[in-house]
Amino acid sequence: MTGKPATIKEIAKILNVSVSTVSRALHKHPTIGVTTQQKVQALADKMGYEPNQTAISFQKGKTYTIGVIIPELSEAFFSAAISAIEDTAYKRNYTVLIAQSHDDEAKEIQLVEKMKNSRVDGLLISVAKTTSGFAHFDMLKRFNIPVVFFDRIPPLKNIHYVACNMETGSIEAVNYLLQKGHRSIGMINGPATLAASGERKEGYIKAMIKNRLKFDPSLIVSCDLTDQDTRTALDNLLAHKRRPTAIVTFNDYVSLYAIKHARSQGIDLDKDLQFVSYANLPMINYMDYAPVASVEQFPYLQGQKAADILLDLLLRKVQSPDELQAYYNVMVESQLVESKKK
Amino acid sequence: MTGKPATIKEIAKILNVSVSTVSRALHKHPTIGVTTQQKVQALADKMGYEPNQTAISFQKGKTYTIGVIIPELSEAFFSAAISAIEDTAYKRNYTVLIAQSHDDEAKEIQLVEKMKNSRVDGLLISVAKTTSGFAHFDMLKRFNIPVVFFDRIPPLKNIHYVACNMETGSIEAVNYLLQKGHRSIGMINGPATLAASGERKEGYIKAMIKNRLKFDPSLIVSCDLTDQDTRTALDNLLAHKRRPTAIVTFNDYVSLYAIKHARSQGIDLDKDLQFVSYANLPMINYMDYAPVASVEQFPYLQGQKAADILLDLLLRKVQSPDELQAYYNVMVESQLVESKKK
DNA sequence: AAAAAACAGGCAAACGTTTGCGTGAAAAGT
DNA sequence: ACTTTTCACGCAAACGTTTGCCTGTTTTTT
Repeated sequence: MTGKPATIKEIAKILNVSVSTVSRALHKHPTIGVTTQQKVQALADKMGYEPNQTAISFQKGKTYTIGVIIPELSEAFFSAAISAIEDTAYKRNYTVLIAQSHDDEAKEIQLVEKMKNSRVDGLLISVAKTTSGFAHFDMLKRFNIPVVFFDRIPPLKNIHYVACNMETGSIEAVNYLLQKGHRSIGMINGPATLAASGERKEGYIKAMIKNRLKFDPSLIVSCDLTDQDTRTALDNLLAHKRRPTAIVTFNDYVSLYAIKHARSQGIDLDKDLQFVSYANLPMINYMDYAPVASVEQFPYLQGQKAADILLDLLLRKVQSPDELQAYYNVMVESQLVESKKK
Repeated sequence: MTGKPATIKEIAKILNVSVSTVSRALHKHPTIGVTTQQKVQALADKMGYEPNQTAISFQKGKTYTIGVIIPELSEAFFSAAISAIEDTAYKRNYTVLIAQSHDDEAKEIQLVEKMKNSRVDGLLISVAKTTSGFAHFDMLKRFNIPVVFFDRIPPLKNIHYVACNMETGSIEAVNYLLQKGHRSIGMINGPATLAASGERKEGYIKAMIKNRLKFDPSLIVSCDLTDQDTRTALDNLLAHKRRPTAIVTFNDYVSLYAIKHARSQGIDLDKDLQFVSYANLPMINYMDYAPVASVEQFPYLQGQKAADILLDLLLRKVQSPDELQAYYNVMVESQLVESKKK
């Protein structure tokens, strides 16, 4: 009952049967007689036998584990995604190995390598901001380890991914503001190096065109997402000849910085200037001066879908080691969510 | 270069040496001649050999993996802790297996069992709210799997843990308010069933006594942490004969609910009523009406210490399978943090 | 009643690596 | 020149489980 865990061998010896019989009995293999099956089961229970997962993993070449590599565990978006991943993996009897890249490409590469060596059955990755090479992903493909990318997708062909379609949300955001009567709408976007910036911009432009409004590029300014730079960006917009009465910002934090700055200039946030942003952090519902709406990206859903896809892939692989399979490309639609009235 | 990973065997065959030689060569074992060592290393590099972790784990009975079981991954506190755990594990070349109990005892028990079977070297646990039995932890002890509890500690003797001392923070909180001139200080505490509630209350009382003020039990009210119940609690305090001018609340959310309610009653949050709470969520720094200070519990630090202790334990075990060891009981001091000026 | 089929279980290899022990050959000691 | 030591490496077991194939016994078939 104590010390070392019971093994199939010990059970076999005590019962005077072979290990294979015990193994089969515990798996309810049909070729084992019902009486021996029961004897084995009884003794196994009594001895508190539990299969040694490492031995099984080794034997089968499968670990029933999926690896997850993300930039930063403590970010709300990712922790929600991981939570979903763990939940869905658990339901299908998989376990989850995590690691964070801290947005460092070198570390990401190391982690991929480590995950491969620890023989995870598949990998879920949200790539680091700095990642510019993709050889480590090719390597996974060579070793037949399925990968599903989520949220931050590398620019590669023939990959599985789930991402969030920013466009719908962006269009909704602009429509929302137009509908509220705003005619000059500014945008404080993120750095051009981020793909997300491009998408937001696209949405903005599309919405304008769709509504037959002229699109003024000078109403879009970029910032590096810092407090300082946000102020500058806002100042630029406020000095614009067609001073905007509403602004779409890259994310909630940028909105908050901008709002703080605007207020310090005596701008009336209820009347003169409204903000809409991305992320939909729970906290904006608690605030007095916050974006009036924010584009939700559904991290939980994204994590869930990504995990589902990966697990499907793992099942498929057992049945058919096909190479010419289709690729999952799932887009979850972002959605504008109005802040709760305070 | 493709398909199946290279193995030590293949290297051995190609080089016409034994597997043991290859193994030893790659480990730079001194009994291997320098020339063969180099030959082996060279071929291994060329073939892209990487040791099969599952085989090693199986062979050595060690996985170099630590398991982490927490109630909820998406909670800020826990995600910060996990982030720290992963960081420190990574530094020492361990990987991290996670699972969330969702505060469900039955699931927690299952998870512990699963972790044991997958042969994690050690376990880090923050126990579920509902957990009332502790047999699953005893089991780990029997199988010699070290466990370090953190944040939520079970009432057991002879365990390793790191927790946060709420008392210091509580005392600081009250002192802070007293120093600001408040003489009637209320408290909206959590449900009595939570150990944390008791600690907060203790701190409150101690601070009052230390300052030679009389302690009025009717100034402490409980709530179940919901918005609704918080309102009731606040109403009770406001109707008190010695109406408090400051209130300590169980956590930031309770403060925010209370503040919202107070404002709807026309109470001046700058003059008439001040709040201090626990948790120190980043968001309070962005808010206009927020607790003036909050007690920080350093989740990152807690996670880090817990992981450090566990890893130390794992190292020790290799050297000395001593039984009569000491138990790590680390308390990180909570600390009152003033909100940033807005 | 003999042949075929079904049943119940055993044997042994295999997964990749580590490691205690053994063994020739070369180097050192006398 | 002969024994002893050192060196460099090979042999084989072991870790726990799964699984293809074989074998002996019972049951069924005709």
